[in-house]
Amino acid sequence: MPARHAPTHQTPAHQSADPAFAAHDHAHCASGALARAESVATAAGARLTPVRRRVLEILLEDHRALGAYEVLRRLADDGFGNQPPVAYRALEFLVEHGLAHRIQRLNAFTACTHAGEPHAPAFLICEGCATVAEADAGPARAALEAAAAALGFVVERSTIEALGLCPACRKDAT
Amino acid sequence: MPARHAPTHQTPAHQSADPAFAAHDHAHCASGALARAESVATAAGARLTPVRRRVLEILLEDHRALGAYEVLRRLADDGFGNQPPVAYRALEFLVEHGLAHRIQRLNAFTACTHAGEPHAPAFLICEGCATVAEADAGPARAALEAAAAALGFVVERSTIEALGLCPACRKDAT
DNA sequence: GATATGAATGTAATATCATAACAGGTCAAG
DNA sequence: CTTGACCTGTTATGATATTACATTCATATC
Repeated sequence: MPARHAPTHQTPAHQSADPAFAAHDHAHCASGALARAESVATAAGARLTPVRRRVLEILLEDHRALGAYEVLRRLADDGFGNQPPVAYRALEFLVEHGLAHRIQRLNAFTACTHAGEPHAPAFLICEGCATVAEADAGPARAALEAAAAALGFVVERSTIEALGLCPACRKDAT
Repeated sequence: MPARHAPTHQTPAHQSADPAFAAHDHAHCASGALARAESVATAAGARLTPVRRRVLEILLEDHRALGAYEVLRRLADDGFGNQPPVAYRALEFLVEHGLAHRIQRLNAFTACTHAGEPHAPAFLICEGCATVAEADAGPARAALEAAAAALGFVVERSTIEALGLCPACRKDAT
């Protein structure tokens, strides 16, 4: 593929670029997300309880997706209950409030990198390093809705995920 | 959205419209798919053995997605082995050869309605009747690739699925 | 035809993902 | 200080998926 020369619009007004594939101050990225989570929860009249907060912290440790049982193991280490519902309930809460996403392809969960912003996420899953990034699924979703409409189908929720290689792993693979 | 008046191109040259949501001669639809499966397998130098053929027949009974264990139950009834790998292996074979698809959202499998044709399928899953249809994911996939490229990510495989209502269930829901 | 070979199938055991149902605890509103 | 809603803990079970190994089958070759 030739180098892109025209500036592609990486940052539409309504959605900031995903930091997952770029070098970034991750501590800041995570603490910011946590702070935004507090306000999202408060705004929704919901409580970011210790388990929920801890689960979000765990997911925020890096830009990968964790299975519910891995989250559970971590919770148990921290003294929380170690039965599956403990993890599933916290994850469900986070997903419902847009603070985390479920990656269907992996049966796993990842922290949302755009909590609070309205966004239609597509997930980019790197096969090299397992990093998961969010891309703007707006145009893809519109195309999907159009294809569906041609068959008389009305889309309510969509799952748009891609497996492939992130910039770093693509370079490594040479 | 206003009514569409320009004819939308429902049947691009390379892909016939999916019959799942339309009234159609299903026996013919299924037997045709089975016949095409034979030639696809032969062309690939693979064998559509009795288990594999039977699994495809089971999937072809209607336009829904079946879990591996439901397929397995049906196989056992027919005298085939009743351990999970029997079903999973046959399903894997069918998926590899493009004769069936895995629906991530459902952890289930559906017969391909376009076997042999080159196609990029998006799956439309009706929440009313559980029917699964394939739509052309070409444009959606292109949009996804563009969004990914903006982050330097190269897509290898994509999952594009929608939950919603099919024409019939939409009418029923009033 | 006998037989070596690789592919396909059968089976046991186990890993992984997910939910139902209920008991007990926490906390704010009345 | 009690009620009621919500949250957490726990038991039990269900659903999905894979590993490893034994056996059988198809077929190409001698």
